Amino acid sequence: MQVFSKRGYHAAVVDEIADLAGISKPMVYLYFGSKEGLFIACIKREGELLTHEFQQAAAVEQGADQQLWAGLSAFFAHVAANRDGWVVLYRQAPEQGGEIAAEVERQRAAVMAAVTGLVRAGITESDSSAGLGEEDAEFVAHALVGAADSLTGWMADHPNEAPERITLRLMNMVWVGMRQVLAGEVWTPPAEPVEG
Amino acid sequence: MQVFSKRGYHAAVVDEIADLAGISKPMVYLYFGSKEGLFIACIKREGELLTHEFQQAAAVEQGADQQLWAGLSAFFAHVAANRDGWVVLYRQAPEQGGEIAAEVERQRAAVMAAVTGLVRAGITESDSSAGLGEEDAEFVAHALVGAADSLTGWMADHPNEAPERITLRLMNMVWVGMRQVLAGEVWTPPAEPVEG
DNA sequence: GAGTAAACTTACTCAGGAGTTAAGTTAGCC
DNA sequence: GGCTAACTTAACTCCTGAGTAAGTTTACTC
Repeated sequence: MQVFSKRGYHAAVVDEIADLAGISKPMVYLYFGSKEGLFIACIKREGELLTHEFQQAAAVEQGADQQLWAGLSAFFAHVAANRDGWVVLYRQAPEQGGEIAAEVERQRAAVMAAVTGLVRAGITESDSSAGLGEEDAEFVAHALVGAADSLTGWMADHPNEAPERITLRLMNMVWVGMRQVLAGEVWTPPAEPVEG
Repeated sequence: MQVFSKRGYHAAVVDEIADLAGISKPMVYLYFGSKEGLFIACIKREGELLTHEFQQAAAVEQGADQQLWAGLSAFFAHVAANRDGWVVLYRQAPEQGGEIAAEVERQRAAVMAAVTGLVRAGITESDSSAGLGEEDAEFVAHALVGAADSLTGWMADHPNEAPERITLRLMNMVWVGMRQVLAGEVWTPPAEPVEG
C-alpha cells in the first residue's frame, strides 16, 4: 500500500515492496502470483474495509442526516489513519486496464452506492421532496465523495483537525444547503449570460 | 494528453504519442527533450489554460456568488470539452517525483488559490461572518474543487447535462448551505457518541 | 543427528521501452 | 542543379524491472 501510494502502480517496484515487507521478491510471487495480483489484493482489502466501516457506522437506526454524519466520520477517521490505502483506491488505480480496473470499479461502486443510499434516504425523508429524485441523489453523492476525497488532502495539511470536525464542516456545507433546497430555497444564476 | 490520460504517465509509450501526433519519435525528443519534458509541457498548458478561463469568467465585477458561478461554469465547460487534460492534471500527475511534481503542485495551487479567493470574498461579503475565517475558506475551496473533480466523472456518465446545470446543482448544494451557515443556522451532530 | 519438507534467498533471464544514431527523403530557395 | 532545413524510417543501445530457477537455510520428525 505504502509503495503503491507513493509511487503509483507502474513506478512501484516489487523489490522495494518486498524489502519493506521484510520478505524477498519470490515470496511476493508465491503469495500473490503477480504484481497485478498483489495490487488487486490491496484494493480489495482497502475497499471492503472502508465500505464495511462506513456502513457499520451508518447502520444505526436514526435520521438520515445522522447516519450520513456517522458514515462520513468513519470515513475520515479511516482515511486519516490510513491515507495510503485511500490514495491507492481512489486516486491512481482507475487508469489501469483489465482485472485491476474491474476490481477498482467494483469497490468504488460499493462506496458510491452506500453514500447514494443515505443521500436518497435524506431526500425522501423530507416531506417536500422539492422535485429532487434519484439523479439528484447520485449527483450529491458524487459531489460528497469528491469533496471528502479532496479534503483528505486538506486533512493531511491540518493534522490537528479531528475527523469529526471535518465531517461537521462538510455536513454544514452540504446538508444545510440540501435541506434549504428541499425547503424550496434555491440559488439562481444571473438572468443574462455573463460573458459572450 | 490523450495517451497520458488513458494510460498514465509510466504506461504511456512515446511511440504511441508520436504516432497519434502524426510525427516520428525523434521529433518528440527534438521538441521536448524527454518524456518528462513533454509531460510537463502538457501539464503547464492545461493548468494555465484552466486557471485563465476560470479567472476570466470570474473576473466580471459582481457578487461573489455570481463570480463563483461563472468560474465553476467555465470550469465544467472546459473539462467537458477536454476531459483528458483534467484527468492528467488532477488525477494522475501528483504521484510522480521531481520536476513533474513541482509543476503539478504549482498549477494546482493556482487553481486552488483562485477558488479560495472567491470563497473568501463570499464569506467577507456577508455582514455576519459567523466566525468563519481563512481556514474555512480553504476548507470550502478544497471541498468545492474535489466535488467538481468528482462531478467530471458524473458528467461523463450524463453527457446531456449542460455544464451550467451541473454548476447550478453544485451551487445549490454548497452556496445555499454556506449562506445559511453564515446566517447562523448550523447542523449539529448527535450529542452522544453514536458508537463505542 | 540424518533425512526431509517447507520457507526462503541469491542470482539470474528476458521483455519492453526510453532515448539515440545514421541514413535517407522531401520541399523550398538561390 | 546543388544546398539547406525539416523531417522520417528503421535500426540500434542500454537500462530497468517483472518474473523465475536453482540453491540454501530453517525447523521439524523419527
